[in-house]
Amino acid sequence: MVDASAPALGTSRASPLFLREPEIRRGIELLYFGYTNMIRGADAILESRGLGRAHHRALYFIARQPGLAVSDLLRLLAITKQSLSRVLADLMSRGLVAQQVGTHDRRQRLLSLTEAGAELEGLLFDAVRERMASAYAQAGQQAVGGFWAVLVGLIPPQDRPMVEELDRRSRATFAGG
Amino acid sequence: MVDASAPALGTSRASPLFLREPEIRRGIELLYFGYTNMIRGADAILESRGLGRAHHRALYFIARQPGLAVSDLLRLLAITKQSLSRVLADLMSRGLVAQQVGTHDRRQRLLSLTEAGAELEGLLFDAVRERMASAYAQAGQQAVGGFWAVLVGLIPPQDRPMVEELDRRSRATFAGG
DNA sequence: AGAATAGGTCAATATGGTTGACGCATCCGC
DNA sequence: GCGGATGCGTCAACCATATTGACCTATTCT
Repeated sequence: MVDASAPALGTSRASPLFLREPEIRRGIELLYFGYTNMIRGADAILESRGLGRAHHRALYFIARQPGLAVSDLLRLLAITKQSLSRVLADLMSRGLVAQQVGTHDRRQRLLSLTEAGAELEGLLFDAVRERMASAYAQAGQQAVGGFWAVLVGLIPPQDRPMVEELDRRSRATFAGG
Repeated sequence: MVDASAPALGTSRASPLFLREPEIRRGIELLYFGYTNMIRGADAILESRGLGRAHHRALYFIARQPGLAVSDLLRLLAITKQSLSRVLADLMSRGLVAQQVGTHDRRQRLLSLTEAGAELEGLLFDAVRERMASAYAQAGQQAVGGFWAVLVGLIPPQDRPMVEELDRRSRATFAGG
């Protein structure tokens, strides 16, 4: 049983203060509330279209990596293909997402947004961006670096290349294109 | 439609670099993956007990604010009472959570963990703490401050007192008790 | 040729959320 | 003290999103 007045389990007496239980709990709670409020930003738009958060996640990553294969999207979302297939079928039947047979590997189905899909994703992104930009601006540039650093540390090392790849592409786009 | 090569919508030419689209998208993605991986830490324990994440959230906040009323928990979780009642009924039937009639207001049901509930919450907390502490340690103390600052900025101002109250209590406990 | 891979689909099930409508006990203001 | 408001519980129907397991086709790799 955990006694809140005792040193946290697994931390030695020499642990820095910022690794003690109140600081850990604060991180857990802020991450929970921060994440929750970030995604709430797009809910009204989704609801007006009869879509859910699962559709949003798919739209987001397809927008982020146009031409990605279904298997890539499955790795990003970490769900089963049966679960994704329903979402993807919805999005395609509404003309928001298009498929194209892979060039190198004709078994692949490369996903991209249609014009209507890009428009919707833009609306959804704006809603989320508004909140994130406000949080960034309130906290300041240096805080943003710390925000990223802690979150990267939460991602299992083997998954980091996948996440960093998203970023690498967008920076190339914005710098060069 | 959103053109990734144009300045982001809603940002003026004078916006700081850290508010531009790639930086915003990086924040969205790291928050998504960071949150996801944090909560995954407890899933194995929950599954072995036949509980879900909703039970975990309830246990967490009851552990954090022993004696809180059902309405307080509803505000923290931001779900309907019908949804919470199923979870709470589960936890009480398993002897993990106990209710006590409110002292000042006898309509209230004040929630607390039983000994078994506290033991389970301790196990779950340890699983999550392990990941959070590792992320903190990798990023460093200064980064943790930035992490908190951005996340606080994501929480609507009217909800911040609720979140800060959680923290205030635990710091009092650790400092004085 | 045969195994492995990418993708799709059918079916059953679980979790956790919603709205809406009630009922009961208790508290508060007049 | 009465009446409305509040705190909590509950029944019912429904919805969104996830799961496991089985099986299929097309394509690629060895």
